[in-house]
Order: sequence, then C-alpha cells, then structure tokens
Amino acid sequence: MSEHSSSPARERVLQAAEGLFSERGYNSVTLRDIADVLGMRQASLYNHAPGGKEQLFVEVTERGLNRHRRGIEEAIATVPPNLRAQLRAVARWLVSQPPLDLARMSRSDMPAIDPVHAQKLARHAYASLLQPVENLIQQAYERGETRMVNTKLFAGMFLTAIGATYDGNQYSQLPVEVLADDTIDILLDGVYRQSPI
Amino acid sequence: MSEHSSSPARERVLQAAEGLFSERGYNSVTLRDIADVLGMRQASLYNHAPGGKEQLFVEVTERGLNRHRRGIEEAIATVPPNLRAQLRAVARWLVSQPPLDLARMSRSDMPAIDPVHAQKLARHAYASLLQPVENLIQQAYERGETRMVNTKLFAGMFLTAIGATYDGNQYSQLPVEVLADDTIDILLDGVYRQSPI
DNA sequence: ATTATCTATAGATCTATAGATAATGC
DNA sequence: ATTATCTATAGATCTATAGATAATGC
Repeated sequence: MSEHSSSPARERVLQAAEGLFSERGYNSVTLRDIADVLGMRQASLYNHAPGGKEQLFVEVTERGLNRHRRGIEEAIATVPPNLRAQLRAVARWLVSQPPLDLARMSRSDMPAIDPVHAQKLARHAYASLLQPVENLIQQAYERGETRMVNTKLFAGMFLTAIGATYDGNQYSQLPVEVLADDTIDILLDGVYRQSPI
Repeated sequence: MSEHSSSPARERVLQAAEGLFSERGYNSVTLRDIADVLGMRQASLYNHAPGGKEQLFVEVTERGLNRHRRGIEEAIATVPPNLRAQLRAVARWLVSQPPLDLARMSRSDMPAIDPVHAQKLARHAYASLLQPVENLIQQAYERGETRMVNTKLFAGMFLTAIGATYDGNQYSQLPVEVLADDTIDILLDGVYRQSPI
C-alpha cells in the first residue's frame, strides 16, 4: 500500500520489466533480457529488486493492475452512462497500455510463481479488470439497455478480445482504435442483419 | 507430409508434450516436465524426437493444427448451413481439445523458436483455424444472414473467446458447452435488448 | 553517505550427447 | 535386430550473492 517514491533508475527498471513480462510472460523473459533492454548487467537489477525475478514480476504486475483500475475508472468517468461509449473509452485506455493476456497469466505465469503471490494477483486482476467491466454490463442491464447476460462471460470476452486486438490483425492497416470499436460493435449488436427473436 | 505410423510409445510422448505445451507454452515446459508425466527420464525423449525440444514442439503443434483443421471441417459438415449451428459445432469440437491460445503462441512461443519454423506454424495456424471460421462468416454474409463485418476480426474473436472459455469461468458451475453457446449468442445477437439501428 | 552500477562466481537447472542395458517385434 | 529405456555427464544458461568501483544527492 506504500506509494514508494521510486528513483528514476528504479522506475526505468520497472518499466522495462513490465514491457517484457507483459509481452512474453514470466518464463519467457530472463533477467538478462531486462538488463539488456536497459544496457546494464543482469546482477545490477538486484539493487532495485532484492527479491529477484519473482519480486520484479509481482511488483510490476500489481503496479500495472493498479494503473488499469484507475485508468478504467477515469475512462468511464469521461463519458455518458451508455454502454457503448463506456466500453469504447475503456478500450481506448487498454490499447494505449502494454498488452494484457489474462489467459496466459492464469495458465502459464501464475503456475510458475509462489501460490500465495499467484492467488493475490488473481484476485487483484479480477478486482481491477473484470469486476469494473462486469459492473458496466450489469448497470446497462438495470438501465434497460441490454438483455439478460452472463456478466462474467461478457467481461472476459471484452477484455480478451481487446487484448488480442494487437496481434492477428497486425497486417490489417487499420489503427487499433478502429479495430477496438468494431470489436465492441460485434459484442453489442452482434453480426446478424436483424436480431431474430 | 508423411503420415508417420508412430509407435505406441512415441504416440504417448507426443500426447504428453502436446498437453503441456498447449497449456503452458513452449518456454514454461521443460523436457523434464514431459518425461515426468510419462514416468521416464528426460534423455529418453530424444529417442522419439532426435531434434529435441523444438522439434517436439513444432511436431505436436503441426499435428494439433492438422487435427483441428479436420475436426472443424467435420463439425461443419454435420450441421445445416446456418451460422449459429456451424459455430456451435465448431465450438464443441474446440472445447473437446487441448486449449488453444493464439495470442500466447504469437507473442511468446513463436519468438522462442527458429523463425523459419515460427513462420510456417503461423501460416499453418491461419489456414487451419482462422481461415475456416472466416469462410463461415463470409458465406453467412453472402446468404444474407449477417451484416457486413470484418471477417478476420470476427474469426479472431470467436477463437480466442472459445479458447478462453475454460479459465476465468472455471468457478461458474456451468458446463463449457453452455458457456460456449452463450459466447456464440453474444457474438451473433449482441447484448442489446433490440438492435438500435 | 547513499545509491547505482560493475566483475566474478557459485549453484541450480536445462538441453543435449554417448554409451550401456532392457524390452519388443519379426 | 531394432526400439525404448537407462545412467552419466558436458556445456549452456539462468538466478542469485559477494564485494569492488563509480555516480548521485545532501
């Protein structure tokens, strides 16, 4: 809970680590990879993270989740209480950040670290990412905007779909914001010409 | 292209390797992990895959992609030419198989192997998974079932959403088939009470 | 004085190879 | 006879620690 006024050097280390872990995952990133990005020696990282690789991962992941919680909240606050506008705002925030891969985190990263840390991160990820989106869809239902829907399922679909907006469509010319909007249109309107009730 | 009449022992090795690689990814699985599952020594794996870890990964990934191409094709062949029925059939096939994580493959697994193999696998994945789903949505559009939509985007959303059906909703009691059907309903109908044109 | 880096290296783990032994399939 | 396993081990890589040197911040 401490706000840890990181030195500039430490801040650079954390950012490099977050970028790499977020892209490739815990086991695919070595301390040497992180040091190389920074142009320093692997051993020097221990000055900033005495707990080593796992501490570094847990710390940058928690930081990232906190930033997302705030970023998502602020994104929502800037738009009217309308599901499409809210999801677009959240999506714009998400694509401005290092990639999120919840599936990889839960299948690959979490099993590699101390179960106590893993459980804490899993709860943190739920509270920071899934819960806020679940709330949006729930409130939209209460406003009468949407039909009844499994909110957890919808939140998961939204986050993984936006998180995957980067790759796969990397050759598509279109800016990620447009892809994100198209993704949201599918989630909200579906693809049928007209809803066949 | 050879159909390689694997011995039963070799077959067991490939299945164990596929299960682990598919769940955790290339870098998070060691040859010892695979050998442990089989109750044998790590060095013994080289009898079945002289090319070592990378050969094992490439081989089981290609095998898996071929199996998917066939499985998807057969799933489609069993149902009428209707998008919802087709996607449900494909989803039932997918959730019966080891998990697919295209995002992790492209961000984490591919960068870890020989670029020549990576490129080959990427094309293979496109042809076996994305292309067939793109065809379904394209044909549905031509039949007048759906509105105009970015087919690559839709195919990616469908595959990642179904692939993520396992985790996240693992506490939801509901069987994966029901979750998959709900996922498809969202992709086809959206979540709005009625499509607001 | 403290923080940030370095070099050097120990210890663990991982992939891969060599060569011996056991199991299997004509 | 061939296939499948084993033990033993080399060589590479990775994490982490110790202790020296350089940079920074009062």
